[in-house]
Amino acid sequence: MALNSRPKWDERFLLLSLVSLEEKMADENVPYEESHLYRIRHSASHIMAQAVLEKFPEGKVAIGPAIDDGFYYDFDLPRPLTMEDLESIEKRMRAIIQSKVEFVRKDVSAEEAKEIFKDQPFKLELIAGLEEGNLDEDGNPTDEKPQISIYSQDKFVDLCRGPHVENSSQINPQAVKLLSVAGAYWRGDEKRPMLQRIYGTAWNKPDELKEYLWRLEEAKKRDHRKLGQELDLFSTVDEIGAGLILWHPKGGKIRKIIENFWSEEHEANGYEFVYTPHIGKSKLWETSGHLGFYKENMYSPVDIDGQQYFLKPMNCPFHIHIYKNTIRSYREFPIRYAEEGTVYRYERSGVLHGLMRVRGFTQDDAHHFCRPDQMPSEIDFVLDFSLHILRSFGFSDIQAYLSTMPEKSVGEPERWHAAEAALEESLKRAKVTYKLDPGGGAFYGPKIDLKVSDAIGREWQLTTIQFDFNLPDRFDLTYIGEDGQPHRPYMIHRALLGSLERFFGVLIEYYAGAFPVWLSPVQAALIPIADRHVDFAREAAAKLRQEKLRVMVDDRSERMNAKIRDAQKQKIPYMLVIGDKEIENNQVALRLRNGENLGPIPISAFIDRAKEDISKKI
RNA sequence: GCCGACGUAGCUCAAGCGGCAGAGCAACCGCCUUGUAAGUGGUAGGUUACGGGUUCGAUUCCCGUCGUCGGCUCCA
Repeated sequence: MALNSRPKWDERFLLLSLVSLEEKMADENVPYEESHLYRIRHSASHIMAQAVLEKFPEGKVAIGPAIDDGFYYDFDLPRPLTMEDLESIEKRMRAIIQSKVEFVRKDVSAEEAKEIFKDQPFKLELIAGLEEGNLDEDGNPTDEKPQISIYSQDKFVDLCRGPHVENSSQINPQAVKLLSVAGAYWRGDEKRPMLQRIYGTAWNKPDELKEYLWRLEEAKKRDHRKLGQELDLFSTVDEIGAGLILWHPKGGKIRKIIENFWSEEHEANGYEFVYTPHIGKSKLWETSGHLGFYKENMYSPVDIDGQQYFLKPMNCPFHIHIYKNTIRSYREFPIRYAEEGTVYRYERSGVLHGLMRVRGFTQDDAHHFCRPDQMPSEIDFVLDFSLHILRSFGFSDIQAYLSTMPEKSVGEPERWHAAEAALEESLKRAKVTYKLDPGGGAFYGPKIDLKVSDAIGREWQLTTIQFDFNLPDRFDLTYIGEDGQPHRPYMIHRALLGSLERFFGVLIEYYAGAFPVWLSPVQAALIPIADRHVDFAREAAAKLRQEKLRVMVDDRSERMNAKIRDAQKQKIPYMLVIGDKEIENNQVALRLRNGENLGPIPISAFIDRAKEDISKKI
């Protein structure tokens, strides 16, 4: 991008404008699945399959749906595809589109379908599922017994429910592009064959494709891994190990601010802070059930005096032992223990991802203990509190999920359903939109998850609020009730920010590194124009530091333009330019990182402005 | 873990079909003393991720390991 075409908008709004782009593209008042764009993409995937089969006649086709921003199709091919293959496939697709092929639907019987697809084992498997009436043509569970239909265009025929465009002339060949090849398991099952998936995208018009590709480029710029390097926030290093994060001073500063805010808010809301060790004996993890249910995610034990100790993958057993340390009365409830607990979990090498998915991370964990009758209000409280904290960081677009009883679970179904209802009630009361995730709960209880999206629209779970029917039993937790008898308390696990690592990653992407002032590691760069202005800049910096502002003086023997450029690249919120005029009037010339030049103002006026921005968390 | 791609200076990237490894930025030493996004000259910087193998010779070819990236599966 040319230097003087630099966008002037505040980058933090970029994400929002990108989201609205997607809405703009959608047909008015029509669900995506019924939109014209969806047909274009789905049809493009069939055309791609045709082009691939022409190139590899012995290839086997699996499924090829339209997805959010495009489409994909899975194939079993004799050799791995290269980027050159993609180019030639794309070229062939354009030719097919331009030959104006018709898409023809035909309902067929299972027998006819089996004959048509006799050389396509994946299709035969799908047909068998359709025949059984429990799976649709994408292999997803369904209630009704669907009509088997096929779509054909040119020489290609596919098992498909549709809908498609009527004719490929409705697809603009210049608005279609293949993006990447990746491995994907047949039916998403890692025990089944690995297929090759080609991802592509298609739009109504070439301009929309161009805009989408631009958007992908922009998304790359706000990738937290790239910004982590550029802004000197964190790193990982081969010598230490994969998925283990080094927080650099600037990232550490931000973490510290987050932690301080977190502590104040928790203290003000009835939480008590606890600290617990990083390892515990194998017996502890047997009692908790982790060695039974979670062993794959735990690291090998260390031997201490002939006893096995495990690194903790969770903090709960430790908090529970604090609870158990004395006899509890119903009068004490609710008890809320909070800890920034660092846990270690084995994650398979292929899933590691920057700060978002790591092997050692710090959860902002808490465990609530209460009487059964307090449960609804306790859920209300923790949900409200969570939303309050997330919104304090500027996250407005929060998606909630309610996960219910999985197949493998402990506890009576009645308790599950009561707990699920309590969670749902809280969601309704808090007026958050939520989706159901049936069967998505932990084995020990239902949960609410709160997620926010990263730069390229991937959702990341931050908050999780989980009921636990398991641990109070396993550890035999009790309290003495009004009746003088022991009772079993209810227990909630919750991680609010989730993990500090992931939260930081999401925060970086959300703001594209241009953090709100209160979070910025350096809030102001003082920029003396010439060396003779450095002393004044240092004095001004001292004043600002006394006001608890984080500032740096750029006293390099560089031109002002270079200093501004560097401060700008570091996304420092305020640049204070100091020259002869400013010194004469005891002022600083304020420039904002959005490029706005506000001119000279008294230092005291800058302090007021900065403090106001900080208190407003903008 | 699986499929594919990749690993060259602090960063971003060249080159090398097996024969002395190169640029910009950053760093360091100077000069310039600057008015809202890169002033200028010089210096230094590398066991080409690591370990083996083939070879007169490997950074290049082969094997393995580690790591990174895009997905899949799995999760904060």
